[in-house]
Amino acid sequence: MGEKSEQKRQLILDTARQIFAQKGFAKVTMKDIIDASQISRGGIYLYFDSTAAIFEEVLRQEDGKETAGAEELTEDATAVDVLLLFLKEEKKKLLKKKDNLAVASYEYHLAHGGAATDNLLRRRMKQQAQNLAELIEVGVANGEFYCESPEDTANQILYVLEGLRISVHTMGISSSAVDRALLHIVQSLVVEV
Amino acid sequence: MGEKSEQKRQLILDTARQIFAQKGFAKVTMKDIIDASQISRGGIYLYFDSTAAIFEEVLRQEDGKETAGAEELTEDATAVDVLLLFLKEEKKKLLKKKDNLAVASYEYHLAHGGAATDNLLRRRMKQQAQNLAELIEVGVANGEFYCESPEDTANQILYVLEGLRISVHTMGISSSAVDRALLHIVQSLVVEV
Amino acid sequence: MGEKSEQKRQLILDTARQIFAQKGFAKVTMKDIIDASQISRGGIYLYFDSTAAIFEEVLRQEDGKETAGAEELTEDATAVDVLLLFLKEEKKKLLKKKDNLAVASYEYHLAHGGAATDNLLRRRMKQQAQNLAELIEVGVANGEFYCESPEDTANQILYVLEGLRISVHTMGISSSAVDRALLHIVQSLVVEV
Amino acid sequence: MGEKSEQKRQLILDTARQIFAQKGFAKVTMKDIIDASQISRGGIYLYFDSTAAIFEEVLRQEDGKETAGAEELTEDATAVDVLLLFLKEEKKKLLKKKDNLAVASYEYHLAHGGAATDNLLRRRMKQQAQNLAELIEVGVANGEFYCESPEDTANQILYVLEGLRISVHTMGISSSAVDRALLHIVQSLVVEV
DNA sequence: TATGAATGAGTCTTCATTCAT
DNA sequence: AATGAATGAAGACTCATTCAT
Repeated sequence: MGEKSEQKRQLILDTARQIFAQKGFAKVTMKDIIDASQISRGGIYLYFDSTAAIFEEVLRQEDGKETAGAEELTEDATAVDVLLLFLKEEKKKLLKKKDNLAVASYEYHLAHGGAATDNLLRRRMKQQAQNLAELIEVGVANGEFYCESPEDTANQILYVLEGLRISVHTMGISSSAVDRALLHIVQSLVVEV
Repeated sequence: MGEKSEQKRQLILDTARQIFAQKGFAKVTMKDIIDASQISRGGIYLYFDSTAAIFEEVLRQEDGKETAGAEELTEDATAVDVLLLFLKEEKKKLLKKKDNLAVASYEYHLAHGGAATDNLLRRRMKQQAQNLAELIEVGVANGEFYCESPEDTANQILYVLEGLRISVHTMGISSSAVDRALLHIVQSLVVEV
Repeated sequence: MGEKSEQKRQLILDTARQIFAQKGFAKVTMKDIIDASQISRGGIYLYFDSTAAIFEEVLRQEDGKETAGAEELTEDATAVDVLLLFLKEEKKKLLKKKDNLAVASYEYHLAHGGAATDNLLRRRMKQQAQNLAELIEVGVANGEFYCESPEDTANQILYVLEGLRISVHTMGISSSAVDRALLHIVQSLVVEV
Repeated sequence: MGEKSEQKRQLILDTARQIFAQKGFAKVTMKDIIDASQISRGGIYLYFDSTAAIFEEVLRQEDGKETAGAEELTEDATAVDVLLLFLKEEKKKLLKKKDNLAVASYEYHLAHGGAATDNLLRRRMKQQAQNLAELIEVGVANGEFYCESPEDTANQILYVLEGLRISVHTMGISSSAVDRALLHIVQSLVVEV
């Protein structure tokens, strides 16, 4: 019982995820999700109260997925290696057209006020900043990086990434522009040989 | 007549501007603008076809205003002075709550696809990047700044600003976080004395 | 403009009145009124926000009508004549099946809390009590009636009428039962010859 | 099983009774009763077809309770004593806010047409009228009351009570207004000393 | 008997847009 | 050029009722 129910709930979420990736958040209606899921008009309200509630759950699951992954490096990877991998991954996420919730996420958070206490975006950014700062510290200790304030630098990198992401979707900046920006990040950090 | 007509058009734009600044773009309806302007339900269509058309014009006028201003420095201002003033201004724009079209602009551009050829946002960013790059070159020549690639650095600064702007509205980052980020920009650029 | 608009408004009210008389208040939907009036789904909201708003206006107009009328007696009518006419009129209203808003009125006032300050029902009952008390005083002065407290008696008569009215609609009491009750009122008041 | 089943049925009725007392009849949904009882969405239909069916049963049980009670007088109570007690009880029922099915009962009977053959309300009123008439006859025989037609007077008293009851809920008449009306009843009946 | 997920009809309400004046 | 009444499509949501288990 609970199991079947859970399956349906997940079906709705998966379907909705696709729709949000296609249409963003604002334009998506309950009807869109109803028509795409195999559920009735009234049935969806057994699971979710609104598109916002659905999207929040989609984001939560997304967040769970993200935290996982990223174990593609060998033990003896250098800090530079890790940084490059991180940026490569970020670039991929930045530029991918399909299956990208970025626009929906922006629309949702813009519409629902960024100051919410349970803001996943902010929590995640803090986590990333910490990880990145640690990486930079390691790199500095190794002599790979030159950096006076790892924490500030980590944040700056994340702001650049965030700036690139929103720019991709609002200004249509090109893939090569992203490349140059990411390259510049690396260059300002890595000790020239 | 043409003049009266023009006045009415401008009245609509000014009124709409306020509304967009308050409510963003997505939530604003024709009715909102009609009720606030002194125009009839049918009459507004003589001037504009949609909220999007109105907002585009608002943005266009906004762009005109921006290009002006910024002459508050004396002739003998140093590059550092100019940079600091620029960042101070940007910070002010970043954080102001009232009369801020940022959210509306994001919502509009996210909804209407960032890839439009006549994208004002992108055009303006390019212009800013050029100005900033020139400033940095001057600073480098003066020995005020240390920078290997003024162009890339200029872009990076703008991406950080863009990242900060969207973060303010989606993550509710604090004023002090903005300060730190801006300070870090200056520090990475200015030659330590 | 205002005139045509006013006509439409009145058309809605007249149509709605019929429907309320047929179906009571609770079961009537906006759709019922829309379908019966010549107005569109959205159009009705230009005039009224809800069935309650419409019904309130219907009642208000009804109240206006009631205050009028009742000039069917000659100058030299006795107090008994007036009382008998009053009771005859009330009986007619009590028992009529068509064009009777009593059920709707009960449903509305039961659902919307009887304690509203602008309660038309209460205001009207007070007015009636006053008129009736005056009539009884006249009758007493004439030697037609015997009554120690005209005011209390007037109220009692009105409560009996109210009791009869609700009983007609909730217990289906018969016309002859109403007759007996009204007759008893007269008998307890009129001095036996 | 039959017993367990009966318990569940009664549980539904008791729960529903509370809800009807709170919300009246019209606004109560099956869902309300289901949520408050410990029964499943489908399960309730094994016992009752509709809120109306439930309410009818609630009323039937209520009727049973009422018939009981009222033995609080000693053997040698006078007719006046009995009348006063009766009116006191009725007043209490009239004015109590909690646990009062009056509004629900009105809503139900108004919506379901008062003419039903099995109308409990009418049956009960007849019973009360008979009892009251007998009491008055006793009082007249005792010389306590003056009354020419005990039956009509009994009915009139009941109509006044009914008029007061509906007025409490539709006009919000005050406790003191009820007092005056009841006092007037007694005064018109009791032989002045 | 009992469950509770699922259904879909029905209602309310808003909005961009049209059109007679 | 201008008005504002009117339209009807579209979306949100609720609820009684059914049905597979």
